[in-house]
Amino acid sequence: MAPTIKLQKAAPLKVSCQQCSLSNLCLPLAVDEQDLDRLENVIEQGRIYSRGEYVFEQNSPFRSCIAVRSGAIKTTMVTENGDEQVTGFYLPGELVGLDSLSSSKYACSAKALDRTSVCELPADQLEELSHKLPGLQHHFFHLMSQEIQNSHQLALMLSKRTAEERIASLLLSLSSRFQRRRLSPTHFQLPMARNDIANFLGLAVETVSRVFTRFQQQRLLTARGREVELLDVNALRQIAQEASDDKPCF
Amino acid sequence: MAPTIKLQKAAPLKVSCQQCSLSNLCLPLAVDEQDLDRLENVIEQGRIYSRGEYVFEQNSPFRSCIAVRSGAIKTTMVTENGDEQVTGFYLPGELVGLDSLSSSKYACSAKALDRTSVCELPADQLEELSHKLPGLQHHFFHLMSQEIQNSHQLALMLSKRTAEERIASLLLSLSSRFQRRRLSPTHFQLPMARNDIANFLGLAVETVSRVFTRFQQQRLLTARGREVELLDVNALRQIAQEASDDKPCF
DNA sequence: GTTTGAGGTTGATGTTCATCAACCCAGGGC
DNA sequence: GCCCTGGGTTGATGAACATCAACCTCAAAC
Repeated sequence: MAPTIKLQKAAPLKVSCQQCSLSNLCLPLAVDEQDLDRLENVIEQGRIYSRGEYVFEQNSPFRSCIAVRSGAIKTTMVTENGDEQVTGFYLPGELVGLDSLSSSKYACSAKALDRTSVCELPADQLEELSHKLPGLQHHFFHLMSQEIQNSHQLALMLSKRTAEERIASLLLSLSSRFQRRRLSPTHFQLPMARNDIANFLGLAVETVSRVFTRFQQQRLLTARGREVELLDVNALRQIAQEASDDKPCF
Repeated sequence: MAPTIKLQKAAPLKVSCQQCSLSNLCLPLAVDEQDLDRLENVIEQGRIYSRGEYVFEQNSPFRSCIAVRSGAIKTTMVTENGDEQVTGFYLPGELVGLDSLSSSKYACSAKALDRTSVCELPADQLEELSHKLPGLQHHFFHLMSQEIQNSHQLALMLSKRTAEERIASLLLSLSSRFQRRRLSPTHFQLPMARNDIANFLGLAVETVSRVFTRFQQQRLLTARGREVELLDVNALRQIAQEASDDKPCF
């Protein structure tokens, strides 16, 4: 209502991928300097979403893939009989919606976990552009393949790991992803609620809560609400059963 | 040893995708008639593998994607600490190895569940060819996106479904995949052992066995070893929580 | 024929985690 | 100030499934 807010919603400024601070994480990574303008011509700056807002909803027409600029997004699938599964968390520079390329509808919903801004890559131009820019085609194959691997890793966790192992893994994954974004790997805000963690990892909220307190008693971390500080990363790695030089899986 | 066997192992005949009975399930599906020869030039007929043989092994150099011609393949991932997760079962016409496009090594192992013949699509030519044939690029995006969805569905099952629901889902998935291959949807041979089912679905072998006997007591199916006959598909659908017009998920 | 071993089934017991319930805490609206 | 609500924590109980162990079956090997 207040007219001052209008600024952001009105004509979105044209994005410059070149100047974007995420250019080394996001799509520009895969595009030659001289071709960057072709990418920019296709990318549309999306809205800003406030916490809890849907970026897109499952089964609505698939319009575009979404790159997170700031904030964070969770994706969820619902089954006919109504229960919901969180399928992923996405941080700035990461691409949401690759699982929907195979159909005309979104295969999942995407919800802003925070005040979140995004860029859009329209579906119809995605294939065309990656035809023109082989580097981009390569990158998309790479990303999708990675996404398959991540999802297999998640499946492995869900079927073989204990609650503690799952949570340790998630924390380490976030940690290293923050690090790649030049943020502290040991002291950060969880973008998601306990509920989302529980759902994602196939646990009950109560279990998540209990594991967090257990980890605190063991001095592995401190947590107040969403603020987390990892105190003993190596111990967490051991629990997560990762070799210390290992790349985290999701 | 017997010289008569040599026939198959010796010079593999050049494949003709046009004449292949799987052309409406496999890659040719996505390629225009006049371009089929370009696909055929790239496809290599692979060996024939006997039950239990590896088609490729995790962490070995990624050489090619594999299309199943006959038989069946399971894929598995192992973690450093040694436990193994079956990530998928592949029937004729299906493509194995899409999760490895993102690196130079295979992300999983592929093992023949039966006497199995395959076609190979060499990694280096995959991208080139899909650049030349936009229909193929589209198809690969489609396949990979589908694979992500499948894997998410699997994750959902592993985190939310009971043993009975999981097994019913798997049986229905196989059923409909056999049907698409013009085989009976109600009477078929399971390509995999109970062990593989258990691992794939995140259960103990004993649990799988018990569920099978329970299903038999309820007259939902009969099973003798790997031979299965589904007697009440609708009941199984209800258990699996699928709407009856629903596409199975993996 | 016998042996052997992998794959499969069945039963008894144990453990992890879900569920139910109560309670706390912080923030927003009034 | 007060209430209310959503998110989080803690404790007690129960259920689904894993685990352990024994046993069966059948086919291949000898």
